[in-house]
Amino acid sequence: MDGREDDDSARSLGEALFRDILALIHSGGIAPGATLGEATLARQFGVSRGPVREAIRRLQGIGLVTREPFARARIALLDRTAVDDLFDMRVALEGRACALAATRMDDHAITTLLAALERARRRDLGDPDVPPDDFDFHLLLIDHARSPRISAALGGDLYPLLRLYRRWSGARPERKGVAYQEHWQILRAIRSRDADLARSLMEQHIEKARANLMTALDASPTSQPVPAARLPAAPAASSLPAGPA
Amino acid sequence: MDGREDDDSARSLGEALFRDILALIHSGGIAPGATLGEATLARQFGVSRGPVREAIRRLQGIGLVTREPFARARIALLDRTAVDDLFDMRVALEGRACALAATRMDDHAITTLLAALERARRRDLGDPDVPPDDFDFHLLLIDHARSPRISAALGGDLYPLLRLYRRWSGARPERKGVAYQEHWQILRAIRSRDADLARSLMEQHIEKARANLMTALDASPTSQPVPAARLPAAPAASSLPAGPA
DNA sequence: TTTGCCTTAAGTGTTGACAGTTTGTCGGAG
DNA sequence: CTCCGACAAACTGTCAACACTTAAGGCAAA
Repeated sequence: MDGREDDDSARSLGEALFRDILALIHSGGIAPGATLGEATLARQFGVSRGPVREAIRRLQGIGLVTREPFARARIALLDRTAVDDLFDMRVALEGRACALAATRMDDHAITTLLAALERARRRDLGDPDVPPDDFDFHLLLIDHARSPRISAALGGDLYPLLRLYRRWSGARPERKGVAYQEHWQILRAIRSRDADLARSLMEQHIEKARANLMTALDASPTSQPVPAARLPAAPAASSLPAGPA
Repeated sequence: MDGREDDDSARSLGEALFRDILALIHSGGIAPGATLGEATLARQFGVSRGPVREAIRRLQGIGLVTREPFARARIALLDRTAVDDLFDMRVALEGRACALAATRMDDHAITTLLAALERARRRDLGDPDVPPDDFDFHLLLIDHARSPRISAALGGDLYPLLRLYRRWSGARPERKGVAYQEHWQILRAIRSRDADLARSLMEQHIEKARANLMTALDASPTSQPVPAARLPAAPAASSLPAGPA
């Protein structure tokens, strides 16, 4: 079968492959811990090894793929340590983004977001299962923080991983109502321009999601006590010539 | 001249080229805003275009390079907006790392770090100029946070950029004494296991560094009002299928 | 039977070449 | 003199092939 799907929103094959491979892993086409070779993927997608190489490099950059110099790439196992690490980063980034949004959003944007949140809540709670959920509070809020770097790290790297983890550990729709309430509280803090409170609420909100995912991961059969993903480009402190003050 | 320098710590040419090009920019061999073509660099370093391509892709991942689908890569200009964005990310990451360190460091590590800090202070203040400064408080502290992802983002991506900005805007050795004092306060908060205080202190510390760099950038002749680096892989909120709750 | 070395195969790192796109330039029309 | 369009050069994206590394399997010796 040819898993190649044309996505014209990506101008280069490498970009498209990144999404395709991500989708392939997401759909369970590749199991966690499986080894993915460049030549194999190249044949499977009907392209050369060049673009595949770029896509894998980017997967490696996300931390989804473990790779040593000449060894073949393995997609990372998701143990508790990796999830913890992922959420540490997420708390840091989204907490800050939330505080920034409290400072930088104008009243009109807040009102609009509030209305959209309420609309989505009614729709989702109307038919609780199978919600399309294309309204994403977090992504929208991050956009309003107007920090390209944080947006890129979150939306481009962390969230695809999170979707993967949630997929593997199973979703929990019963938390949806609580999540809406927490989102509303965060937005209210932003409306009152209380950046510290907004950040604190967001951090707590994400901590709940972490605990949620943790318990789901414990109950999941795919959780395995395997060494976590080794991230690239994390030089030891002593190996760097100088650092910022 | 052949700028190629063998760095056997990198197993692949792409990795070595990443550092070499970074060093080349750092040393002023390439001016900000200059266009760097793959073929040119390949000839200059005596390798093929493949590794150069990988290195540029990684430079682009850091946000040091702007690139559109078929256009040639430009090294990003450093205007106020870019610095602001960089420091927003840094505050988020290092603040969290500091809080984590306050939780995860054991007493022995704290004592050791404290002693090393004092030792470095005496040495640096002994001869104020031309300090080797291979003791880096921030890097060490981040290591102690034991979060691979945050360490990678900070040590692998943000710090090289920061060094660049500092280089271009000029260092300010007179702040060194103050910095030591702030470092000491942060460590004291960690020793008393006050994660919130430690994070707050670290955030303030970094904010000072941001202000410092800003004024230096304003006075610097290289600061230019040019569109900042467009970061890769920051999809708009509406273009993503679903996000985390 | 077990241990060590050697052979072999798979896979990554790297290279040079080809195709499509963009950008700068030159000539001509208005 | 300015503006527009076509041509050409340069560059990026992609591909197929070669060189080198690693790991696994077999074979021989203890």
